[in-house]
Amino acid sequence: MKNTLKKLLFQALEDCYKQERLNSGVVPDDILIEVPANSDHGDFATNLAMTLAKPEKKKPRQIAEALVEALETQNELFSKVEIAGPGFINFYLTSSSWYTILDDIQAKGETYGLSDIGKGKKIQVEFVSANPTGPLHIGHGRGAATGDALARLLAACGYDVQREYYINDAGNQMETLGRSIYLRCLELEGQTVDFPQDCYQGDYIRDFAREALADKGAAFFTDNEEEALKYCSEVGGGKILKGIEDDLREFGVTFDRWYSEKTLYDRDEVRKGIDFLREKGLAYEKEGAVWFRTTDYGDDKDRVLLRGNGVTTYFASDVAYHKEKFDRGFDTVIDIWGADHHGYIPRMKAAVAALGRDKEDLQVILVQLVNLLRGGNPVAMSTRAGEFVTLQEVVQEVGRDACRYVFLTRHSDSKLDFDLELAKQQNADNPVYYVQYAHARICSVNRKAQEEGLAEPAPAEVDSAALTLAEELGLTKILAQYPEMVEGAGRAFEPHRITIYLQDLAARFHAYYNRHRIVTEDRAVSLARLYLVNRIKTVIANALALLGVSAPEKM
RNA sequence: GGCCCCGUAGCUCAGCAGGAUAGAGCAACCGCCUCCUAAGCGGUAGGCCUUGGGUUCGAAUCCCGACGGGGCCGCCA
Repeated sequence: MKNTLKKLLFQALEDCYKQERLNSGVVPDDILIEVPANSDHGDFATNLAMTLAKPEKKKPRQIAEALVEALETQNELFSKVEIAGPGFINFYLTSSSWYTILDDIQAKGETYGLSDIGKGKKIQVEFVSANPTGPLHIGHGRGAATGDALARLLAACGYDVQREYYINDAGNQMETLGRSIYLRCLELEGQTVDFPQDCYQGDYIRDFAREALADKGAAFFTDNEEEALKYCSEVGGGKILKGIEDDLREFGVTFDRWYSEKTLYDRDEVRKGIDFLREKGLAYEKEGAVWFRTTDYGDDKDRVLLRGNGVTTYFASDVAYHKEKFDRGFDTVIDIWGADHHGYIPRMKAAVAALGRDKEDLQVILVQLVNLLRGGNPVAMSTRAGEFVTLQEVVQEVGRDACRYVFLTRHSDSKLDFDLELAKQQNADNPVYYVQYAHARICSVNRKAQEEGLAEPAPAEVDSAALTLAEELGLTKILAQYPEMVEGAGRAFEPHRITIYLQDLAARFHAYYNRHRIVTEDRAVSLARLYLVNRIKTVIANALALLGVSAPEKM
């Protein structure tokens, strides 16, 4: 709808220049068309005349008049076009032109809202990527929901999306994990063990120790420390990773690829990455370590790649990893990180620039902390002490849909309060049920209609003139906005916009439903309303699908 | 000290790549089920968009500076 308006305006502008009603000859790259906040100002408005005021050296209203005169004769789309305020041009569309949207939705069905703004570009979303040293907690859940919804959103926008989980299975945290399990084994065997603070404290470590003892027997652990440590590290890490994968699957999140950091070392990619930087003169030695001159690319200080003790840093493998990502042909790489890693962005962008890419080819999305509450009171959480609420527990308690939805109600860059009691409530206070309920209600209306002998009508059976209510037109306008909303959310990498939209759509539907009957005595009205209401159903279902949330037929 | 995020109704937050009279939910108060699902709806009330400048026809939105809150600054991951 906006695009047709733009075309008409460009045409009108050209005509004005031809007729010399305007003479600056300035043609903007784009024309802003917006939906006015106040419906008295029409369905759409443009500020075109105001932006031309300066080059044209005329009053905005004067320019607007010229434009409108060039335009008005052309189309019966409009019921009215007027100039208002400082020089806005307001467009009022006829109801019947709005209602054509319903046929569009009906024809497209599940594909309504898809676009090709991504032009098939290869884009990777890397998310969660938690170390396999313990179960996922609630904070990872937010990253998972955000990354998953973003991947779905980008796919809907016509990108070729790949979702990836990076497994940090190479650093010394894996050794720490092994030692933690090993020590618990000894403890279970009755030895007195001084369990260090920097070991993993959680109960799950004891569980693994028990399993390990059962599998290998006590002697294996008491006789050969080195072998036992290796075993604990590898087997423990493997089990934890398996658990993470299971938890994520249960949460509705899957990956195209699980990428092991260790394989980068196995293929010597980390060393090659350092050499690459050396060859480009971007790495140097100082105080026994090898540094990457990230300050050349705007970082505050240079960063160590290879430590004095000969061990590479996490950053070094990250450079190699990102090099490898781009080598795989991605046009854009998105990393989703916890906000506490934000200080890492400049050096990572520096690495991307050093690889010869545009810094913008790497997009980092930060996900802020989640405050877990129960009935308004904070739930104590400390990873260090091993006391944390796992994602699995939360999903089991509140349900997958509610959990995902809550995570996606806020911009990822603002902190989120997650109240378990609230997320469990099955009423209007809980936005996910509010929206799902709208969908279920429509399904229920369909069942009722069927009982009355009314099948869901085909487009030809519908006379949109039977839709005479302001609510019906309002709802249709919101449905018409859906594709633009999806595009905007995709462009901004902001999946939370979908939940905001859904909230609005559901609210309008509930209000409509409450005031008016869909299935009435009047057959024409009933069919038209059924038709409208089922388009709402389609859009709700499509939007929920982008969030990975189900659209139930019954509740 | 340097950097990042946040500051909008009592509370939690939207505000769509600058627009006309700033929105929603919760909490508060008052109402609505012989009727397609009350997991719902209607109404009342609630604001100096932290603050001072700047950019412009026009700023909650963009820029600079204060103030307040949070976070990050390792040869850890």
